[in-house]
Amino acid sequence: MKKLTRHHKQERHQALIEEIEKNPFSTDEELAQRFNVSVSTIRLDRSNLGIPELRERTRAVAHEAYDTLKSLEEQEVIGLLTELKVGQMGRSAMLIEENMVLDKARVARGHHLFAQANSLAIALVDAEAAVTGSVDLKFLRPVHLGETVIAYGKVIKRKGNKYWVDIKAQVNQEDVLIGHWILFGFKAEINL
Amino acid sequence: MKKLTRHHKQERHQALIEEIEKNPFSTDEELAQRFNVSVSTIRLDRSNLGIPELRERTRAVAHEAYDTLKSLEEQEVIGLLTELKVGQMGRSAMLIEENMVLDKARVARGHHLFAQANSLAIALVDAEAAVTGSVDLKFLRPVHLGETVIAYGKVIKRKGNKYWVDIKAQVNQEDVLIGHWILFGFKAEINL
DNA sequence: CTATAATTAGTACCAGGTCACAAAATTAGA
DNA sequence: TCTAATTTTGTGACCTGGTACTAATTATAG
Repeated sequence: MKKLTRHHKQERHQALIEEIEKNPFSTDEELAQRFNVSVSTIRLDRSNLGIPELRERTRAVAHEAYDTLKSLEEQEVIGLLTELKVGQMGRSAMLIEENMVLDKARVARGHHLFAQANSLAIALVDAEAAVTGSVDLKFLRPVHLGETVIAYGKVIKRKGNKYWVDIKAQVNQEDVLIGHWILFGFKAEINL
Repeated sequence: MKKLTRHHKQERHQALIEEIEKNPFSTDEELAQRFNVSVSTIRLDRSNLGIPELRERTRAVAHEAYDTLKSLEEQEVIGLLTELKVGQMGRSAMLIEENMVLDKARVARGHHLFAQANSLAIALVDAEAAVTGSVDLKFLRPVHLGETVIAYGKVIKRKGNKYWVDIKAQVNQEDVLIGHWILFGFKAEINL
C-alpha cells in the first residue's frame, strides 16, 4: 500500500480546492493525511493556489458570516428602507444576491421576496410591534440574480390595532409581487 | 493626564464584556489601549471572566455562523423534512429559535413561517425546480420562541406543470398557519 | 504607615502557520 | 538507460496572539 496519489498534482490541486471549499476549517496536517502527502506539499499547493492559511480562512468566514447574520437576522426590516411614513406609506429596496437564489434556476426564493414585503408591511404599522394576520399575495414573475426589487407599501385602512396594507414589489417598473396584508399592532406606542 | 480608570475593576469588567460582545474580533492589545490598562490586565480580566482568546472567539463565530448560513441559506428546504412523497404530501418541523423572533415581542417573524411552508410546497413539486406563483395564507396565531412548528403539505391538484398545494402548520396540534399555494415546476435550464 | 488588592512585567511555551533554502525521490524525454 | 526536470520532503528561523505562571510594582483603605 504505497502512496497512490503521486504526480497527480493537477488532480490534487483540484481536490484540495474542493475540500477546502467544503470544509474551510481543515489544518494543513489534516489535509496532508487526507491526500497522503506531506505537510510541506500541502503548504506548497496552498501557496501555488493562493489559498490562505487556516486562521485567515476562519477569520474571513467569521467576519463575513458575522456581518451577514447581523444584517440579515437582527435586522427588523429586510431590504433597505428608503422611505417611510409610519401609518401611511413606505418603500424599500433589495438587491437579489447569490445566497437568495435557488441553485438550479437562478431565481430568487419566494421567502426572500415575502420577507421584504412582510417587513415593510410591519414597519408601516404604527405600534411597538406588529404581527402578520393574513396575507393574500401573488408572485407575478420570477426575480433573477442581480435584480433590485423595490417594494412599495401603503396603509389603506386602519381600525384600532388592525391594519390593511397593500404591498407591490417591482423590478424596473415591472410588477413582480402584489399582495394584501392584514396586520395587528400591539403595545401601541402612544402611551408614553 | 494620568490613568483615569484605576481600581474600577468592576466597571471595566462590565465594559469589557460589552465590548467583546459588540466586537468579538478585538485583540488583547486593542482592548488594553481602549481601556487604558496593560495587556496583562486584560488577560487577567478575560481569565477571570472566562472569556476565551481571540482565536477561540473567531473560531466559535465562524463555526456557528457557517453552520447557520449553510443550513439557512443553502438549504433548499427550511425546517427538517420528516416525510416526503413527492407530488403527494410531506411534512417538516422547525424549532423557533432566538434569531427568528422579533426583538420586542418574542414572536416568530412571519417570513420564517412562510419560508418553512413555502419550501415544503416547493419540495412537493415533482420537477427539477419550482417557483411560487401565488399564495393565499393566514397566520392564525403568533408562534413563540421555543415552539416547534410542524408543517403539513398536500398536493391537491396538478395540471401539467401547475400545482395546487395546501399547507397547514401547527404547534401542539393547534393551527398557526394555513395557506393555498399555486406553483409551477420546470426543468432547470443548464446554460453555461 | 502598612497590609491588601489591583496592576504590570517578564519568562517559557504553544499552535499553526510563514519564508527561504536544500535535498531526496520520482518521472519523463532522448 | 542515463539525465534533466518535476515533484515532494525536510530543516531551521521567525511570526502572532495567545496560556500559565511568578514576581515586582502601585494604589488605596484602614
